[in-house]
Amino acid sequence: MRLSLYPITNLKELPADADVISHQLMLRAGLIRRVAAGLYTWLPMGLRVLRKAEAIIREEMNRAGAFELLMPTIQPAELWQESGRWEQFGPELLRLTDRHDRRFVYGPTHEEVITDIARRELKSYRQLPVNFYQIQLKFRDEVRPRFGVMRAREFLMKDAYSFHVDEASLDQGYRLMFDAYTRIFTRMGLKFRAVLADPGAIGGTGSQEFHVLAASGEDAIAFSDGDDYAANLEKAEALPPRTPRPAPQAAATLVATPKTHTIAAVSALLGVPAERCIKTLIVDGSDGGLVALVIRGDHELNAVKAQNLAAVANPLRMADPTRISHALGAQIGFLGPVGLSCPLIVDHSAAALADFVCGANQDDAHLTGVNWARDLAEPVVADLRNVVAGDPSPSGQGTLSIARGIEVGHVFKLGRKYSDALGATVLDEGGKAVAPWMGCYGIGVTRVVAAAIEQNHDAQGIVWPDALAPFDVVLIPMNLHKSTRVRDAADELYRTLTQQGFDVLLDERDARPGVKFADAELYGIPHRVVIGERGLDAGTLEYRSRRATDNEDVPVAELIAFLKSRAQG
RNA sequence: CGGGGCGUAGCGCAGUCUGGUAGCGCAUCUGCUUUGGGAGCAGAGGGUCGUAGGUUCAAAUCCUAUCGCCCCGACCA
Repeated sequence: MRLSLYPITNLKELPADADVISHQLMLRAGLIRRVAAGLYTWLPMGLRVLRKAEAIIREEMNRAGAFELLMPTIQPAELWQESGRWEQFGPELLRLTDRHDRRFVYGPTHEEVITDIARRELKSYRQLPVNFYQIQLKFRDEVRPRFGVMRAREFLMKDAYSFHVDEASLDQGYRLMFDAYTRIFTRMGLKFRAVLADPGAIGGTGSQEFHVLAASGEDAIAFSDGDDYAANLEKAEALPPRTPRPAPQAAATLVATPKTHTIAAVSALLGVPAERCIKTLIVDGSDGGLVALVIRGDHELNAVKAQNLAAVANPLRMADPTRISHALGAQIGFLGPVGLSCPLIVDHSAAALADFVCGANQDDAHLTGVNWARDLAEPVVADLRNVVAGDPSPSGQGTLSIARGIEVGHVFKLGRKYSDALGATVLDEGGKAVAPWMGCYGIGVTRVVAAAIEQNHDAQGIVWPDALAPFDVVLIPMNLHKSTRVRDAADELYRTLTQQGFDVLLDERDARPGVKFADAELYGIPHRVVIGERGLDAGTLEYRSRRATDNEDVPVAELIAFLKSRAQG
C-alpha cells in the first residue's frame, strides 16, 4: 500500500473522552472512530488488524474440525421464549419490533438459533460430534459501555457450538477447543492465561476463560504459585481457615458508636482491626424475604458465590434500606448477627473469629467481645468472600496471587440446557431419542485487538505482534523527491516484498523524515526499512524492529531473507 | 440506576461568572523555502456555539426543558 493513497488520518492530540491506552491509540492511529456510545466504525487500517485476527481464528477453528456458518444478527423472540431467556435476560438484551408488530432481539449470543438449526438438521448420532462456528456481530446493551472497543455494545465475536451424543464426547470436544484457543492466542503473540470461571448467565457445568494479562484488565484473576491453578476471582474458592476458632476471652459488651456505620470508622473508634470486625450485609432472599450475609470486615463479598446460594435471590440484590430498618430494627451500619430476625449465612473466616465486633441491631451501637456458640448460635457457614493475595490455593499447592486480565475467550460445557429447552434430539445407537450435549466457545475478536494494544505499546504508539499488524513492513525512502535512485530502489523493493507475500506500506509522502518515523511508530508496524542515498552507496538498507532502539544495516540483496527470518507473521 | 462533569471549526481548548453579534493551537488548502526524528514564512477556507423554547433592543453567555457524551459508583453496612 502506498501511504499517500491510503485513507488514514491520525491525531496528534488525544480525544478527551478516551481514558484507556488502547482506546487512545486506536483513535490516534486512525483504526476506529466512534459513532455513538459503544458503537464504532473500523477504518481501513483498523479493519486490516481485525481481519488478521479473524484469519487466525478461522484457520485454527477449521483445523480443529469446526464448520463455519453465518447466523443472522436479528433473531425472533419465539426462540428466546422457548429457552426462557426472553424473561431471564436483563435490559442488555436489545428487543425490537418489526412493522408487523413481531418481536425480535438483536442477538447478544446465538445458542437459541444454533440449537434451532440442530433440531432441524441433526437427526442421528452418526452426525455427531459436530461443531459449528461463526464470526458475527453481537449486540449487548451494556449499562455503561466504556474503554472503546474493549467494552462496546456492538462487537465482533467468534462463537462456536458443539453437539455431542454423550458427556464423554463433550469433554473431548471441549478439550479440542481449549487446545485450539491456546494455539490461537499463542499465534497472536499474546501473553494469556486460561482460568477457571463461573459459567454465569449462559448456564452450564464447566467453563474456563482465556485472559490476556494486562494491568488495565477489568477482571481479577487469582493464581497459585504452587501449581498451575488459576481462576477468575469470582470463582476462586476461599478455603476455610485451618486453625480452630480461639476460645472466648472477652465478655459481650454493648458500646455506643454514634454515626459510626462503616467498618473503617468502627475499627478506628474502637481500636479493633477490621479483620476482627464483622460486616452484616442484607440481601433479598430467593423466597422474597431478607437474608443476612456475614463476612469479615476486611473482606469483600463475592456476588457470584452469594447468588449461587439457594437462599439468596439470583441475581444478587442488596436489600432496600428502608425495608431493612423496618424489618430488622436498625439501620445499615449497625446490623449484626446477634438476635437478628432473618436467616444468617456466615463466611468461613467470619465464623472462625472469637471476641469480634459487630453491629448491635440498634442504631448508634455495636457489640464487642462477641463469640459464636456463646452469645449466639453456631453459624451456618459458606464461602462468601473474594479470595485475597496470600490465601492458600484451593488446589492445595502454594498461595494465591491476584493479577488483572482482559477476558478475550471463554469455553463452556453447556450440557443439555438448550437442547432440552428447544426439544432438539438425535437418535442414539439404540434408536432412542436423546438430547445432545452441547458446548459453546466464544472469542471477542474486537476485544482481542484492544487487548493486544493494552499489552503491547510504548510511548511512541502501538507495538503490534507480527501476527496482528496491519502491515508487516513499512518502507521509508529518504529524499524521495530529489533522488531517482532512492525512488527506484523503493519502488523495486515495494514490488519485490509484495510479491514475496509481505504486507508492505510504502511511505512515499512528501513529508519530513521525522513525520514518517513518528507515524510508523504510532501505527506500530513491526518492521521498518529506511532507503537512503548513503545506504545505497554502501549497498545497504537500514532496518529497525519496532521493538528495538537501534538500526541494523542489511545488504540490499539479503533483505528479503533477513525480513523472512525476522517476521513470523 | 445513583453521583459528578462536559457539549463552541475535523481534534484539543479559551470565551459563559460580569449579555454587545466568536477566538487560540493543531489539522486542512495555496505559494515559496526546507527535508535523516513530528519544519519556517506568507496567505486562505471552515463554526445554526448540541437542540427547542423563554427573558432582552441584543444571548455562546441569563432562565426552562430536552437530547447527546464522558467519568466515578452501583460490595455499602
